[in-house]
Amino acid sequence: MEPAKQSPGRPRDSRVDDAIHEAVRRLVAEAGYAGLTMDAVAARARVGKAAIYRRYGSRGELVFASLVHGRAPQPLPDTGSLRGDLTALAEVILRAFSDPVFAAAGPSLVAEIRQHPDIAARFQATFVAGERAVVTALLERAAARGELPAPADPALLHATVLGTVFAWVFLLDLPVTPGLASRIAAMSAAALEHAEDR
Amino acid sequence: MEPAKQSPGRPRDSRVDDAIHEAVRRLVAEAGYAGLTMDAVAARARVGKAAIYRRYGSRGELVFASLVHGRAPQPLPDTGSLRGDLTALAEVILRAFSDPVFAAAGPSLVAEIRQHPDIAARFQATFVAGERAVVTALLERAAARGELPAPADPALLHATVLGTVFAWVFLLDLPVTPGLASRIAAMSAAALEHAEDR
Amino acid sequence: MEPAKQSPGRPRDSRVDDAIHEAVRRLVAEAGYAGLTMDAVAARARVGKAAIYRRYGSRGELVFASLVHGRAPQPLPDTGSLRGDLTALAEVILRAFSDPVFAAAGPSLVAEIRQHPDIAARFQATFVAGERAVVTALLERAAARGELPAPADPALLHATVLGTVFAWVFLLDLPVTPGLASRIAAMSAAALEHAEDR
Amino acid sequence: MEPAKQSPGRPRDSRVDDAIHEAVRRLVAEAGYAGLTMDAVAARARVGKAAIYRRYGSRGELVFASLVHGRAPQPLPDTGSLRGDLTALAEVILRAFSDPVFAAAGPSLVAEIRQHPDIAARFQATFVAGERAVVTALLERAAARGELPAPADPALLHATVLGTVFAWVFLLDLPVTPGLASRIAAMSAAALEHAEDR
DNA sequence: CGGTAATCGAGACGGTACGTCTAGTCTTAAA
DNA sequence: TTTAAGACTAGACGTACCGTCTCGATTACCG
Repeated sequence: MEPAKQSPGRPRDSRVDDAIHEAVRRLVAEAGYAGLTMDAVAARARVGKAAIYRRYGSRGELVFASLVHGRAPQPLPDTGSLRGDLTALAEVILRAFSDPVFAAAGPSLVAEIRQHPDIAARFQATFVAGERAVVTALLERAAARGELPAPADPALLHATVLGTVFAWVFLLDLPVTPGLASRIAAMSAAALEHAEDR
Repeated sequence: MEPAKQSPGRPRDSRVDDAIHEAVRRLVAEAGYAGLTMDAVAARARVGKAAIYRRYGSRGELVFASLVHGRAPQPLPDTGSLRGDLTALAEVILRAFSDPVFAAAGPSLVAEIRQHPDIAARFQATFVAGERAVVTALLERAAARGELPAPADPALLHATVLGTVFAWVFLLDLPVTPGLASRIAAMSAAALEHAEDR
Repeated sequence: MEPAKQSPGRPRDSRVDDAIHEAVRRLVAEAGYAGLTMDAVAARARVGKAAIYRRYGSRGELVFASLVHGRAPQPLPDTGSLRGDLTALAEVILRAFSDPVFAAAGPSLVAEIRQHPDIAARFQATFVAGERAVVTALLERAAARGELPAPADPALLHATVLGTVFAWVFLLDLPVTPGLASRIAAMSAAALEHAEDR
Repeated sequence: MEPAKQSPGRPRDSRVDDAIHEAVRRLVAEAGYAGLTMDAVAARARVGKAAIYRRYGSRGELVFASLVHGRAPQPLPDTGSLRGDLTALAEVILRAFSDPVFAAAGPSLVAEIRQHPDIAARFQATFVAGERAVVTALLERAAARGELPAPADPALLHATVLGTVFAWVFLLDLPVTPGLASRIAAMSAAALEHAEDR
């Protein structure tokens, strides 16, 4: 069994990757998404533009890789109750949206992803699928606890929690208060716990 | 007291306004938001670029005016029940997001609005405020009917319905089925109807 | 009979043409042909690159237009003798090659012209044809004076005078002395005056 | 005294040299001087770029070495007459300029040489000096034969023959006919044979 | 025979110019 | 003052090239 065979030629320099990602984050923070030009990234990272395009085929891929990738959602801890689990979920999403870099780039990032089908596919395959798995696990734990009177659709719950936070922050531009996550969680929990009445 | 004094010189041609809006919609439908360049709009509308900039100060204003403005949400009919009113609300939002033009431009439009504070302010003042008034009226009717065990936050309900639809369509890229609006409404209704348990 | 009908839209700004030509000449003088980048021309002329490309399809066309065009050779004065006319011709060519700007760009300009067939055609049609006409007129005057024992090929004479100067300056890199033109003229004159011996 | 001491390490592979020169010639013939990029040469020669830069410090040096070097002009045979010797000289130059590779690269090569003073110096020291020696020898034979009524300047003769051919081929773009060399030679010979009249 | 040192192909690196495209402004003649 | 047309500046885009550097692998000589 051979070790991962190295392709010939000079290998990619990982310091370049780091410099690029760092430059993207700094530029978004300083100048917003509009200031995130490829030239600016190259200049800030002290890197040739070719080094960027060798890695990412477009600005969208670069931003996606720098701001989304690697953020694969990790499994949430079992807090012992549906409501607790939902609060934890809402808090994770809220915290991600509150990252100043992501807050500045968020909607533009979504727009960029939507424009490029291949990036959209990767977004679905990594981030969305990962988060859906978290939601599914959360619902399974609740079912095991007997908290669910009826089976619930993980997709709808996912859309509810993620979308409510997105709308609150990016569409309605409302202030993020400490109790917000638990209020959103309470809403979802109540709906799930009384899903039998139609 | 005189009637609205007519300014000197040639008056604006209202057919130009229509041609511009029509061109914007057609271009978004055909070429996506990326194809919506000012030159393309001018060429398609057979209008000079100056005629566009005389009306809208920037691309953002044009897009906002063409795709959002005039869509001031009209009051929902009283269906007689909270659940019915919520379904109607979800359906209105869902229908707006299903307009092919808006579906193609949606996230880019949100991004564009977010980049320009003055447009964002107008967006809040017209569209968001109007929709919030609709949600508030809906909740007041429900309270009058005695369907609400506790006072509800219109902002949170607004974020829930609007955000869930947004996430379903634009973030999770899930298919829009006929029963979707009522499922979302059921979720919200259950939460509102059992808001007393915490 | 109508006056030259003006095309619609804003007309080209002749100050832009001047600024571009001036920038080309200054840049060649300061930084040589290698420093003559399109960006540098645009920056120096305080002109957008589009304004340059609107006028000239390539760097070659720009340089050709700035350094060659308009230099259509004017008819030489009749000095009264073949040898005098040839000296005047050689002096004109020598003076053109001694222009510091042209001296710096000369061979590169020839190379550029040769790479683009359409520019080469224009070069032939304007500059070469004009100079050939001058040579032909010179020979006709000499024939009328009875200085030519046999008809001479204007093309060969043209190649001899032009080529000798070119080689002296650009290939052999020899110093340009005051008597050079008359030495070259004497060479050509002797050949023409004794063309009968084969 | 030892034979050329071999430096330590792996010796240069002479097949690499050949492959590089061959690639240069083929590329110029196929794609013109513009297609002669270092990457293309390396790819065509199936050689690393470092192998090229180890031998030649720049593109200019490579081109100079591939297209000019080694063409050191060899002494012309004594044809027995000034006119014959001049015809032979013109024919050699004409043949060199008719080599398809050189014909495609000629003016660009001259331009490249002119841009780099060190290469220009080598060009003067090898090619120009060699050819001037040939011209000088030619004139000395003519003087010994008594064909020259007055001493002639080798530089001027050199410029005349070389320049006339250059202008004919590269500036005036005239067709190369079989009799061209002898016509150019006749012109120079007549001038030299009647140099006494001023 | 094992070590040293320069070579080899391959290809990533920083930097820079290219020619195109876009946003937003300005300038013309005509209405 | 409006209109259509289109030129204007400024600057980002993605590609291509140059000359350098960095890999692992190879190939000679030297000890």
